[in-house]
Amino acid sequence: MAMTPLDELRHSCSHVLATALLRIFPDAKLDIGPPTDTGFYYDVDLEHKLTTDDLAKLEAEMKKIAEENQPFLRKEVSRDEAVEIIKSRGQERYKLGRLADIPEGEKISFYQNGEFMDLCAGTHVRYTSKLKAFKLLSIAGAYHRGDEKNKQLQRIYGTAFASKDELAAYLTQLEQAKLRDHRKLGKDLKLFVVDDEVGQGLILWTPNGAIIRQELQTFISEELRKQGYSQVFTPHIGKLALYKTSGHFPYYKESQFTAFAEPDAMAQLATEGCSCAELTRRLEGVSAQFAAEINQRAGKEVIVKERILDADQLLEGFMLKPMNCPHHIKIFASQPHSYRDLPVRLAEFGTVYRWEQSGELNGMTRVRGFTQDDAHLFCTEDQVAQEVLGCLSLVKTVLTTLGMNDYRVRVGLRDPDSSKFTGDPAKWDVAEAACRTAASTLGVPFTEEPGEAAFYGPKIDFVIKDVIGREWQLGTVQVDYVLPVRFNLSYIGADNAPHRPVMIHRAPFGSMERFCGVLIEHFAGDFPAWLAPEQVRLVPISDKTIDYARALLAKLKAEGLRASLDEHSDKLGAKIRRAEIDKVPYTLVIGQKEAEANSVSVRSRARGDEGVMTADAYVAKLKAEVATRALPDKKKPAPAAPGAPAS
RNA sequence: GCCAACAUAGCUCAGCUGGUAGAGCAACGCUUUCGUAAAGCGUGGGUCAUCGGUUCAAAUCCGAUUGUUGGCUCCA
Repeated sequence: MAMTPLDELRHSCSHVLATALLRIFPDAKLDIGPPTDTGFYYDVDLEHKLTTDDLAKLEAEMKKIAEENQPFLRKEVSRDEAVEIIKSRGQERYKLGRLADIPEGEKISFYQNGEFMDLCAGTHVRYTSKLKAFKLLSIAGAYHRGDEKNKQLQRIYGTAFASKDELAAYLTQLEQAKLRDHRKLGKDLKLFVVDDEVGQGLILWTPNGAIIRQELQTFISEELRKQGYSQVFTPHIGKLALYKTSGHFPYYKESQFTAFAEPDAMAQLATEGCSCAELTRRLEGVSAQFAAEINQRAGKEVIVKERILDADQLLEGFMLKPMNCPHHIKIFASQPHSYRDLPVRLAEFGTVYRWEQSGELNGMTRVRGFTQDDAHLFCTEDQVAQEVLGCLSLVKTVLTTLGMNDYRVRVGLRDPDSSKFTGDPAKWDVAEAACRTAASTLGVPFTEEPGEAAFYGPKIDFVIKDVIGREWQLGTVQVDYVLPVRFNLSYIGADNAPHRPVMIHRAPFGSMERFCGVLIEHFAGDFPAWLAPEQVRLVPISDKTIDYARALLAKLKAEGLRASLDEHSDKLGAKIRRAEIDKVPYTLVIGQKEAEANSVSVRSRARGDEGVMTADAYVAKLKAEVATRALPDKKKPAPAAPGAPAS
């Protein structure tokens, strides 16, 4: 695979970094140093714990090496010669393994610059002097070969560009990104908090954030009503039996909160001296009959013998729900359905809990409790393609309304080698074909990714890039042929015989938490009026007009607008500045002139001073902007041409 | 969970090699009544994340714990 010139430059930087590393730390054992989308890194095994001071030293040494103007020389060798070179340089710990990765018959090459020589397919720039704009950024831990069972190495991250200007621009961009980080803005704009005592990864939505979430939920609910969905509500916990049937427990045990038993049962077990291990075993156990059913259905031993217990050993318990689907399935199954009723579309903003690893938690985007804008559709096989398409168009509507156009669509297919995926392969093929077709009619480029499917069926994910370039999976649509079988769902067809429905799981936002996190960064806190926690700030020039301002505030509130009045005795400039910092979309300046004419002087955060209009005209204008969920329009309206008739 | 760094007022941060805390902004009060991004003066506010150790003395040194950040692993 040919490298781009930029990759070549960055890859060369990796080698120069390694050269510098060995000069300063001769005992360093090198692993691998590739270019990345944003720079390069090198993984190194080193007794010495690298510090930021070391980064500066390494960078200075790299500059020296660049100035030494060493040529990059390619050398092709036999496998035996390669082993000799690696051994002679004392780099056998990782490099011999890397050498073994090169398939037999492929060329083996080394690249040399100065005293340094590395096993490498290339390619490189010609001279180290070409490296003019690079910077080491951070040190991180990284497992050898990305496997947590292996030793953790020290990874040095850096970036490089063709010119110093581009490097500076990139570093500025990183700074800018920090300014719109949802964790910073969440604090500044008082949108949400996380409290140690409540727990890591558990979001407390403060009043301002709650307004945004409520508006988004209202928006979604309106769209769902248009599309024939029914709203339901279900509790936050469910019995283990439910998740044993669905297959969620205990296969995903490591990412679930621990199951808990009923208080009476716990007390009884405690008096019997039951150990925790025993309690767990009895909670996770299943009956022989149930195991046989599941194993037969799956066509393999899904339930291992150790989990099968006698009836008197089985202990029923509860768990925090990791998904809403089993609850919705039970609502569907609570009454008989005719084919005429289908599709049944059940929607809920359902809160679920997952035990994410502590190191994975991140602001609102990776949390332990979150609310999905979830829905489950139950339909006939003939309806699948159309319903999937309906779900996709809903996601697209949502993203378009919010001006989120930088996303990609990922069709997650099963990996034939993995036992994670259950169900009939023929049904999988049909479902995968339906997803592919639906994705292709969406008019958005999409990629197919084997192994990314849910265990019960293929899925279509919407992946959005945040400002730091990280990708977040938001909306998702998943086709499921498995759970209807597990829960023995049926509907009566036109032939008066029972048929198996197909389920579709979908969530246009994914989760309210993650979506809001990404949305905060998307708007950099400058929310459109319909989402802004505070839509209008009234700013009286002096307290002489405070009575008019108070009356106006009451009027705006009565009209359902979110307004506040700045009663500080600051000068106008300070009040304007405060409103700007609070990112309020509209500031109304109220002075003597306005009070006398029952008007307002409008200042838009997006467009600046917009002049004076009557209070009534402004209320009507803002209400229309909110009702249409308009995005902020940065452009000033074009002034009417002189002499042109007023429109 | 793993590697590393960090944790001082509501926020952003200062506090050198140990001698029991400071600024700006915010809040509150007074003065000012002002036309599109910062008026002036004053007041209150901190068990220096928590617990333990070293020391005559700890925000400062050491250890543990909790949390945060950057990565890694993971993400039904």
